Amino acid sequence: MGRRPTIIDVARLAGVSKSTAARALTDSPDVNEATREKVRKAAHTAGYERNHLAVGMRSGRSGLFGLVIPDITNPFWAEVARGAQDIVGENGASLLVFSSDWDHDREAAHLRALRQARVEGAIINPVSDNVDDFGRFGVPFVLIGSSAERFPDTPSIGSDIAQAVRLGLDHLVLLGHPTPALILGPKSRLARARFLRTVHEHCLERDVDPGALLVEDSDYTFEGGYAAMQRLLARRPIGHIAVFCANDLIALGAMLAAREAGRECPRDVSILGFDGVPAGAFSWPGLTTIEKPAREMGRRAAMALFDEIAGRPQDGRIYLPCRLVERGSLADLGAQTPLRVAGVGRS
Amino acid sequence: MGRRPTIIDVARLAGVSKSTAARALTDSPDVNEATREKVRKAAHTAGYERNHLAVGMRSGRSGLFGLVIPDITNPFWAEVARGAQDIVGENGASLLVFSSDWDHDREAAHLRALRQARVEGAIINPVSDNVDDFGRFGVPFVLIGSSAERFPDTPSIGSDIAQAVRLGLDHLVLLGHPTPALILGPKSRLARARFLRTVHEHCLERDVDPGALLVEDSDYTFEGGYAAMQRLLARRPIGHIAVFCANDLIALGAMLAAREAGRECPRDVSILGFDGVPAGAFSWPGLTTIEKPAREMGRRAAMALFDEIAGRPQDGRIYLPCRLVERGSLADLGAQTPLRVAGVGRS
DNA sequence: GTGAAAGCGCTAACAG
DNA sequence: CTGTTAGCGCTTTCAC
Repeated sequence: MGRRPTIIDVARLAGVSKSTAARALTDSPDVNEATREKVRKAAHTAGYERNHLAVGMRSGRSGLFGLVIPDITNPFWAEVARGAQDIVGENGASLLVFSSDWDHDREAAHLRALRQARVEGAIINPVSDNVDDFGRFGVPFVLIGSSAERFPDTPSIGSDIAQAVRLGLDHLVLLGHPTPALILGPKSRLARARFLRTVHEHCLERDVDPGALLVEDSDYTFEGGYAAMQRLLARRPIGHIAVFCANDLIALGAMLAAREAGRECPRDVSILGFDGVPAGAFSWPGLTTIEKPAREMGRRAAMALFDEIAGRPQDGRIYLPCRLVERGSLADLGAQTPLRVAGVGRS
Repeated sequence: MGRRPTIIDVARLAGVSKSTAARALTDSPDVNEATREKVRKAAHTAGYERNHLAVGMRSGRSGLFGLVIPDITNPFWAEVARGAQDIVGENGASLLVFSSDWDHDREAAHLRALRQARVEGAIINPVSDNVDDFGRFGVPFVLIGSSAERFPDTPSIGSDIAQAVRLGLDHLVLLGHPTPALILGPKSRLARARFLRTVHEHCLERDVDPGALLVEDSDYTFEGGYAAMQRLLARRPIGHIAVFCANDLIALGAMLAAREAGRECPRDVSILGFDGVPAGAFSWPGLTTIEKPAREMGRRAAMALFDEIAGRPQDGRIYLPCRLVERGSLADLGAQTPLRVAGVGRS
């Protein structure tokens, strides 16, 4: 259980100098194949493992990357983390993961920890302007998520909200819901404006008056969606009503509100979500939603980082397309056939 | 964007030697308060940040800890990760997170990465006997999760399945379900045996014949629970049936199967889950379940690690108690039938 | 193709 | 209280 073996131990065991041992172990071409094999064997029998701290110190490459997200417990961010983890791992490096809880101070502390760990690069969902500072330290980083749009000069990865909204709207129109109600996030959010603008454009293109749409505000929570749906149902007490929700939690809350009001989904109410959270697959009916490519976002963010480090310059923001996941929460008003209510069907 | 400032830059700027600068910055008591302030100021204006690689190299303390779990995308493990992250962060260190996907080779690779990063300690959900090797490298580690029970000689953290099963059974009995059916995991799993044994004990204590219980096997998935429940309903086509499921996914699948069979939950069917996954809160009805203390497990695992490093020896396995979360999936039969009719099974 | 030596940034003796 | 010195383990010139 004593001292871990160093390259000097290996060198001694192989009867070579430590520089030769190092060369052999780093697959340097300037070393005799027989010597290399000898060193390899010695390293193996000594149980040698390269000390990345020393390597990082000498070479400036720590083999460490950082990820700062709001909360690893949030399924969306967990997927992002997984994607980043996979790419970082494929490149022989390791990932430091931090949760900021949308807190400026925590974020600042985590960014400092990343710098002190001498990470080679970082993926950050920015909650404040801390990242401006971060850029000054010369650590390559890419931003991720919608909050990254506030930093147009920094390479970033996001989902294509405009494309997603159009996808949802097209699908709703197809099923006979040309003027869906909207339950949106708080007015303060950038994403809300983008969502609404795209809806307006889509309406205009179809010659429908955007002003005719029912809109409710919410706060991206289950409870918020529940309350907003109650208001919506009060405003439109009869007839089928279709609702396009700004996220899945809102949609799930809306679904419960409808049920408790005796309006059955999808018979009396159609609900379309946005996110692709796992819980949507287990609700009743299953939640039809637009899935953000969370894992792919994490992967692409990590790839962008490696590209940047390798000197391949990154262009600004990359928008990844979203995908429609059909489950059972939308009625097909155009069809004469009885409604299909699927509960199973996970992505 | 040039070279990051080192402690030598700080020392020069403050007009002291680098060791004095180091002492001042490490809050060593052996330094004049005025000097310390001077150095602090210099460090600040230089934009100095300690290089943890160098610190780790010199002191042997890398400030890095490792976590190897099956999948960060699994909500249970994400909670564990969060708990560990929080404690590690509170101690000024950072956490390297890896997902093994229950794969031996990936696990081995991750453990090697941890060793090479010279982590000060690791938390591992073991999938294979790789951890036996790991122990030999002198890196402190604690195991976590039910698979850790295979290594009784290593400190580990788990949830108290026996206590959880008793909690569930007590609650079911209280609500008038003295002989619930069981949907369990695969026969190969250790957890299954423990679950079943506890149920038997509980039955015996209440003078009910364990053999009278309906049992179905499943595989811990939604689809598996769905199929198992179909078989259960076929075996017991009439009357209220209560089911204690080995995990929440099974329970959610069972709920769907019941609904599709026209047996409404909780009117005709009572379903009790086990895990505490988020999706259970959004199902209809909400899933009553026994929640494993996932985050607390992560916290305690990290704490145990710090204890061990600090020389406070760890005792074997710690079992953390689970908690009943009441939502809407259990019927209270006590309303019409006398409660606590021990020994009276239905047949 | 191999060895000797320097040094990455820091902390921990050891002197003063 | 503060400065000097010696490495931690590794890679990388620079010689040979």
